[in-house]
Amino acid sequence: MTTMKEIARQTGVSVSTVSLVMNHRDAGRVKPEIASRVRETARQLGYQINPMARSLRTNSTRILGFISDAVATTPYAGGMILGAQSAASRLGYMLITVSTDGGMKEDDEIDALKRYGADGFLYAKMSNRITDVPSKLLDYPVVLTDATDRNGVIPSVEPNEFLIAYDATTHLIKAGCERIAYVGCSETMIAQEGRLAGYRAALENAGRDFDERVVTNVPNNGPALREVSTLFDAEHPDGFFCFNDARAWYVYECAARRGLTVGKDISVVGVDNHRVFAETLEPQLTTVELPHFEMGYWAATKLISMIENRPMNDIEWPKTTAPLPPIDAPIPAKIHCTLLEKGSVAR
Amino acid sequence: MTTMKEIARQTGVSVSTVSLVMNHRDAGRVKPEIASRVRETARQLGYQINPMARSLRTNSTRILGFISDAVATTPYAGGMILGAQSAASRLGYMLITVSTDGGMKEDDEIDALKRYGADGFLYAKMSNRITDVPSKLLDYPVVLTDATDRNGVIPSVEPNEFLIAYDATTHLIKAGCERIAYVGCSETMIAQEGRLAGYRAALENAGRDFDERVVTNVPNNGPALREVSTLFDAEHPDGFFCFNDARAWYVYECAARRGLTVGKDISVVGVDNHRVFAETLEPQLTTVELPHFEMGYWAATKLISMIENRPMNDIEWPKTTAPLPPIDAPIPAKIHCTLLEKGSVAR
DNA sequence: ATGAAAGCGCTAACAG
DNA sequence: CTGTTAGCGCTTTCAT
Repeated sequence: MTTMKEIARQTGVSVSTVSLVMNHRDAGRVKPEIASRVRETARQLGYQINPMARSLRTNSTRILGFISDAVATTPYAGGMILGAQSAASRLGYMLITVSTDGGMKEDDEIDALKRYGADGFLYAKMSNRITDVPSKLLDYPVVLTDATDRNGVIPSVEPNEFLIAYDATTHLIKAGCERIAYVGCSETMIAQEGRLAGYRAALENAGRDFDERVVTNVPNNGPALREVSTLFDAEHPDGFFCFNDARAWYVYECAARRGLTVGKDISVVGVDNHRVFAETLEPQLTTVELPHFEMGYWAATKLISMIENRPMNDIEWPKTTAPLPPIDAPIPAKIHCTLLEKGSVAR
Repeated sequence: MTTMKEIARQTGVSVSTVSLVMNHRDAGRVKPEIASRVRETARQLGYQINPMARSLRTNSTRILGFISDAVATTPYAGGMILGAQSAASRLGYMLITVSTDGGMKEDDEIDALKRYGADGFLYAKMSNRITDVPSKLLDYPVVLTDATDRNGVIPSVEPNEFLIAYDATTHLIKAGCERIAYVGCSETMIAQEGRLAGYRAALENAGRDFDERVVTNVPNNGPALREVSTLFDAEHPDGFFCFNDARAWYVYECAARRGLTVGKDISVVGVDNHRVFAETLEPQLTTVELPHFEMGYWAATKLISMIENRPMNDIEWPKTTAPLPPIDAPIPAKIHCTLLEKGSVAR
């Protein structure tokens, strides 16, 4: 492993000069010619900065802690992690992920992350809920992902449920459906509210009436199938907007039992939480994916902007890597998530 | 953040003594009475070792790199990560996870991990395949997870497909099924071979004949439904062992169209890859879960044993935390995965 | 049995 | 503009 000392020796300058150059702090402080000689030897030697040594000095590790409650039991987490990792990676940060399912004590995991010097934390829930942020986190920069702070002080990135439902419903309208049902969720979730509103807005915007008879809120298991069944026989919808793919499955089963084929006799749009339908049922089912990647991406970006204490749109993007969502504040409208700046945010 | 210096000051000893004690290297070198005074102040001050500073000296970070190819697109990864995290955490290690889907360049991620000082790597694929280990990894300790090294030199932890299929089929036999079909996978995967053998062995062990007519290997999409349909009408099986839940879904759809109810008229056991069925269809469907958690757990354990250069069964387990798979070599038989020691392993 | 001192690779004052 | 110096928190000889 090449060190600055080595570069200094080979270039015939001091380590401090090398340090300055390697950290792009050489403008007006190091003669350009020397600077470029330093860069050249660094390149030749394949120099990689030693983040450990640096953090020991600076008390900043460029490590982000990602705390999730359910990496093992849902596929959602993966997308978020990936989004966060992408943003982090582009800005020179690293992500350490811990999960608190599987019997891991949350506080212990937070301690471990702190020991390893995390500069800030992403606190992720796997579906938008009012959330208490662990007090251990409050002395660090934190951004919530797919969750809402109970006290309204921590910034969060959440799905735009209204837009998701609006677009899905509009899709069914354009596909020619006459009677569009909403198979919702009976648990009180933040998502449900926005979805219903979006569904309603899309209908009314198309000059249709909102009809309570085709709206059903089913719980997550067994008896749900009966409710969907009733809906089928009583209302004969030809389009279904489903809260998630478990509900989409009820629709499939009911259709099959009635000799109806999805994609021909009826249309279904489901919000895709698991990937099984996406893999199996295309092109019968249109799935809407929750913007997990984007949420992770923007949350990490926001977190870094807090850590480095500069505004979102001031963040300098390395030009080196592949195309990804551009970084301009605010989050582009067509991406279905929103950044909620909260009271605690300096600017 | 309390430092050793502070503890030394308050206890009236030197830092070296504190270091000795905090690293449990004090046996016979520090007077027991002093040692316990040191431990006491450390406890009072809530001392936590600074891993950065330590690694700067020792060139060992107790960081494990977990490289996955698909955290975002499958839910498998989560379980593995969690298992690896559990084992790591119990042995005082930390896991840094990177994924190479989502356009991340694998080599770049490996470089980043190396910069952060990873002591070794877990290289995970999301279904058992013959795999080339990136050459960048070969100068570090590596364990493959759910993958098999093409050159047969890297140790790996893989699912025991035979056992999985054997148990699933036996389950159907005990449930009273007379004619048990195997809905397999037509892609050449390592899993398929073991599953078919396990299915066959279970049948023969129960004194039944293996009957090719109820064995079907369907590809992953569309036309598959027709093959299952044919199987239904031509052979009338009353039990189905499905390669995964996409295939289980075909069986469900066919059953529904024939007015048959799963859990009453026919029985289905599917290997659960996604969670949707587990969440939705209980108790109609019996799912067998792949031992993702266990694979991650054992792989991390093995990796640490390699890093610290001691045998698996020599690993000291902290007694502090919740019950988890016990650590004795070999891996207990009822856990459906196997550790393959390979040529490169010292012992 | 304990402490003093050097040094891991880097950054940041401060001199020059 | 560039180099010298000190020190981040820890481990590790080497004296005592």
